[in-house]
Amino acid sequence: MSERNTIESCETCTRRWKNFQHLSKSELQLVNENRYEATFKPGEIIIKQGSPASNALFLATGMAKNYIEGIKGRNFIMSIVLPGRLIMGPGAYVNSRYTYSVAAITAVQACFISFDVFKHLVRVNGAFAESLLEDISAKSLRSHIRMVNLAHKKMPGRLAEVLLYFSDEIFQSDEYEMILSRQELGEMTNMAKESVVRILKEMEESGVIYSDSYKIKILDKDKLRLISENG
Amino acid sequence: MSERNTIESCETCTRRWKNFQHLSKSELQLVNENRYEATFKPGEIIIKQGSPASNALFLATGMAKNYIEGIKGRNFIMSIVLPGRLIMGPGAYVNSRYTYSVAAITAVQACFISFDVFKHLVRVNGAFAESLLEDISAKSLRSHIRMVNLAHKKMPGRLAEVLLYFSDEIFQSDEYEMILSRQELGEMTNMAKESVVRILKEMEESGVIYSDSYKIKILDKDKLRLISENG
DNA sequence: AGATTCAAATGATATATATCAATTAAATGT
DNA sequence: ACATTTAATTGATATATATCATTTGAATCT
Repeated sequence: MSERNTIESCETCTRRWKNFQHLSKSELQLVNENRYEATFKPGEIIIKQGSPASNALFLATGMAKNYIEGIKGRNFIMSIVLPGRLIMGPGAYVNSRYTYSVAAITAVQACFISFDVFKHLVRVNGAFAESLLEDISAKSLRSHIRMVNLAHKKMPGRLAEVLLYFSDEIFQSDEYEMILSRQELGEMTNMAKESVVRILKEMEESGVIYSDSYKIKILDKDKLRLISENG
Repeated sequence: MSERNTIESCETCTRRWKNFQHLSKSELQLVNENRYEATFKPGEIIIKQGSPASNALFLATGMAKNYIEGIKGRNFIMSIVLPGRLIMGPGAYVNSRYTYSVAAITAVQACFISFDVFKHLVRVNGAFAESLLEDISAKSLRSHIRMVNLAHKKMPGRLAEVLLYFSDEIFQSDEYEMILSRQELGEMTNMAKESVVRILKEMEESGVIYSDSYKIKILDKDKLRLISENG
């Protein structure tokens, strides 16, 4: 975890959070002045659930997984974190504890920005407050959808949903590198890793996807959508 | 669904949302002027998932269930709505659609307040914006917890969790009226109604609770907590 | 290159839980 | 008060899914 800042400033950053557009020059400067940078190797924990929450997180480069440490050492992966996306758990406005963990999947360059700055900006800049509410609302909506998927779908539907998530929201491609292990895919879909293997195999045998340990190729997206929607 | 206003005004309402404390007299007046009242009988739908979302909802009296209409006609009950709690789905800031339904459990007197007023207040009143973020964050935290419970706990743990939710958050009592049917308890815990019956019976036989169709009495709360925590 | 570790894959089995069918009990209408 | 509908309960069975044990394969270390 290096300390050297390699990003010039928020003003010139091309991967900054899009909602910073609502800030004035001096407000953006304030953000930049309260910004801390660090790099992480694959597997390293960037945010640890339960620890005191004081900073929002942005990735400048790389990918991370956002997961809840649940019961009996089991994890539940909520989402994949990409550059430019805000990571600020509900803890910021509730109990000042991180309510989930974030771990690097690839090499990650991260920016931390103090909650205090965020909270200040919410109070003085209405457009910024609104844009933060929009961001949080979108995440909340996603989490509602995930909850129902989890509750109402059987394994093939849940796995299909996650394969589509990678295709549509993470890689914007029907062919992508599977950055999660079978174990982790299970932690995202609430199934045992062996079941992940078996259902991927079934999908491959029925011609819906190609898959090996490192790659997924969606061959019949309509059918995959059907599997996801029908549960 | 009557049109007559039976609540004088937000200024004098004793059951109003606590975050209205951050509003000035004139802002509160604005809220009151954009307030619409209606009453509902048990079972009636107050908010319908998918319909255009234009109002936040508050109950003045009564109880309601907040549920997502999921796959193949199955519902997932997210929470019980009480007077004084804000109901404003993520749709308000995302796609202007209600993302869940709300139905009256008992007779309900409801107030609707236009989203536009809320959004206006967020922009002009920083303290109000912050308090809204606090409210939404608390709900988001709860939904994270529910997600993990759902994913990691077996049936007894899930059911115990809901019995504790009623005791701790809805009735503040270890003895309460069971306002949900067995079917609905199943929709809240993601289990079949028959399984609800069976596990309630097991809990009764092991002396953890007393239960009949209308009443729950928690006899051994520590044990119930243990069941909930151990999944 | 061989040894070691770790993930993926496969098969056999156990378990949790849903579904189906039937019965009882309670609520509601006439 | 009786008939009708609806919910709760119970038991038997089917199914989805996890767990366990083992093998295969790939990556990493020395």
